[in-house]
This record gives sequence, structure tokens and C-alpha cells, in this order.
Amino acid sequence: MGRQKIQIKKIEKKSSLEVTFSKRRIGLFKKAGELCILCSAEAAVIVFSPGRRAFVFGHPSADAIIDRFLHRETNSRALVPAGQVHGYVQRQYLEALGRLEVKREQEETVGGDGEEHGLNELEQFRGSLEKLRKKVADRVEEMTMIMMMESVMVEYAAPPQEYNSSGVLHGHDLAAHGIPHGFDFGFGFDGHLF
Amino acid sequence: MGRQKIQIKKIEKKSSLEVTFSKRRIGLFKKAGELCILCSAEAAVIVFSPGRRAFVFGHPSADAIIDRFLHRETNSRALVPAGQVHGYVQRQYLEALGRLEVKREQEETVGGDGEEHGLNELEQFRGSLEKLRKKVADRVEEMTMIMMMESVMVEYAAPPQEYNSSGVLHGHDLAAHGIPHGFDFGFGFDGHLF
DNA sequence: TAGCCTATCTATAATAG
DNA sequence: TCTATTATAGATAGGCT
Repeated sequence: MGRQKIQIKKIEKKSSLEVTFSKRRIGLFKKAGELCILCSAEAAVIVFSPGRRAFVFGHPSADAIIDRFLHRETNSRALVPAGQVHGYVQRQYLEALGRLEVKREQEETVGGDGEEHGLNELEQFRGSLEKLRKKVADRVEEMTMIMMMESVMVEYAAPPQEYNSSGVLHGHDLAAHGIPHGFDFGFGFDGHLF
Repeated sequence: MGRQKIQIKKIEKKSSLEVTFSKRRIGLFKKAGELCILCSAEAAVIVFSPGRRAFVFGHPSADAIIDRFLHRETNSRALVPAGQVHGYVQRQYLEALGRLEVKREQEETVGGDGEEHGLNELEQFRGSLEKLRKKVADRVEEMTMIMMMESVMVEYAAPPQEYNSSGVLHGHDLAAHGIPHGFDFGFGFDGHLF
């Protein structure tokens, strides 16, 4: 699947490792998204980069998936409360999203004709988005994560179970889940990112 | 990556959906495993089939990854539940992505040009971005949404923080969660995993 | 500065209908 | 299983902190 066949073992060359991580991470999330759409499945993917940054994909929200997983919730869907998103902002977002998709389509099919100025504007904006994203990423915890231990691939036989009928997910709390954890990381926004 | 090009939208034929789900789920786990090995990354993947079954991949253990992820949320002081907003927007994005695929397909078969329409859309898009950029001033959730517009990948933020100096992470036993499980090695890595 | 991530192009290995 | 389509290795460049 590339210029050359590779062995599945740790990439030693650092630069190659970083590039490969970035590309494969994108590929993995894309696959997860496609699986969700094609099969009406729900999935969450959490990846910690070698640089210790966290990347997450979830459909619907990673939180909903994880919560359901931890609760063995099988009979009800944990929907993301629409009220979580401010109405106006949401509307703006959806409108822009639609246009963004239209734009992407044009970029791919038309190419740069008499739209040079427009493309530049778009690129500039996308560049600023990337900066913002990096800003957020910068807040990722500094902890050093341990060695690769044992890989586990398990199919869980999900037993039917009741679930909070409100459909609203509460903040995740390890103690509440009864999950043992031997370390304390301290993830989270501090409320003053920007 | 198959005999026929397919559009990313829900598969209606039940039998096809099941086969596709099974194959793609395996493929997704395999990709996740390869990413971990190749890049010394750590990842967890949780998938709920349309039939409500849960499939999980984790390296090192899904539990370790999930713990890490959840802890971020537990300590979150964000004004808006970041994860849920991400999830919501992400879902919107995926749905839009699905529609886009359908649209592309339609345009390919019809062969319309829509150049005038395109320029108009571009202008609207730029206007929308301007509005959003102004609104983005100090709202974390807005930025999150805008960031999400750019990609399905979310990079979660977390402040630098100390953690247990033991530096040793113990794999969390699934049994400790009271989670029943059976092993599913739908694929392998030449006899030994890692 | 060094570290980490992303973008893009081409040839080709891997995959999915 | 077969093979057309897709994902990605490799190379290189660039960006931000």
C-alpha cells in the first residue's frame, strides 16, 4: 500500500514515524467514520500520539460511546443533548459547513481558474484554524505514558442492561464507574484556553 | 478499495451491511493495531454494531486508554462539555460528509457545470467564515466547532500536569469492571501480536 | 534550536464488493 | 476468490512553538 511493502514493526526513523503516524491516524479516523455511516454503527477511537497528544474520533460523540460501553448499555441510545450547542452558533456552523463542503467539491473538480483570490482567502482561513487547533493541542498533558503492554482485542458479549432513561450523560467519573486507576493525569480544559 | 466504487451512505441491503460491517470492523482494528506498532502509539477503538454488539480494540488495554481519556473529562472545567460538543459537531460533519458523497455521485452522472452557482457559493462561504471568525472571539465551543469543520479529527486539550510518580501503568483488568468478554482475534499478526 | 505535526505527489500494496 | 479502487510508503517541503 505504498511505494514499498513494509514490515509491521516499530519505525525507527523518527521523521518517517511522525509522517506515518499523521497519515495513518487520519486514515483510521476516516475508516471509522465510513463504518459508522455505511453500517449505522457507532464508534469511538482514541489515539495517543508518540508525542503524547490525544486525538479522538466519535460518532456519536466519543463520550456517548464510552459511556455506553462502560455501562453495558445496549437497549437505549445515549444521544447528545442538542441543547448543548447554542442554537445560533449551531445554525451558523451548519450553514458554513454546507458551504464548506460545496467549496471542497469545487476545489477538487474545478481546480484553480478565476478563483485564485477566493482560494487564497480560504487557505488563509484554514491556516488560522490550524493555529487555533495547535493552541488547543498545546494544553495536552505532559505525562509520559508507559510502554506498550499487551494488546487486547476483545469482542464483548453485551448483556442487556437498563440505562438512565433521561438519555443525558453525566460527567464521567472513574470512581463512579468503579474503575480502578493507578494514576492521576488531570486532563481537561482550564476554561481559559484562548 | 474494492471491485466497485461505493458511496459513503447507509447500506440498505441487510446482508451486505452485515458483511461490510464485519470486514470493515476487522480492517479498522487491524489498522489501529498497525498504527500502535509502527508508531509506538496507543489507541483504543470501540465499535457498536447495528445489532448492538460491542467490539473493542485496545493497545495497551482499552481500559488504560479510556481511563486516560475519561480523566480529561473528569477534570474538565470547560464551560461547555467539550466532548459532547465535539461529538455533536462531529456527527453533523459525518452526516454532511455522507450527503456530499451522494451529491458527488449525482453530479458525476448528470454532468452539470454549475460554475456560476459555484462562484456564488464561494462568496457566501467567505462571508460566513467572516461572521464566524468574528464570533469566535472568546467562546471555546465555537472554536471547537470551527475546528471540527476542518476535519473529523479532534485534538483534545489538556493542561500540563503532574501525575503519579510511580510511572507504571497497570493494565486494567476487564474483569475488574465486571465486563464479560470473550476473545475475538478476527485477525492476527503472524502468530504473535506485538 | 529542535520537536512534532501536516500537505502533497507518485507508485504500488492492501483491501473490499 | 478476483481485481478495481483505495490507502499509504517514500520523499520532500513547510509550519508552528
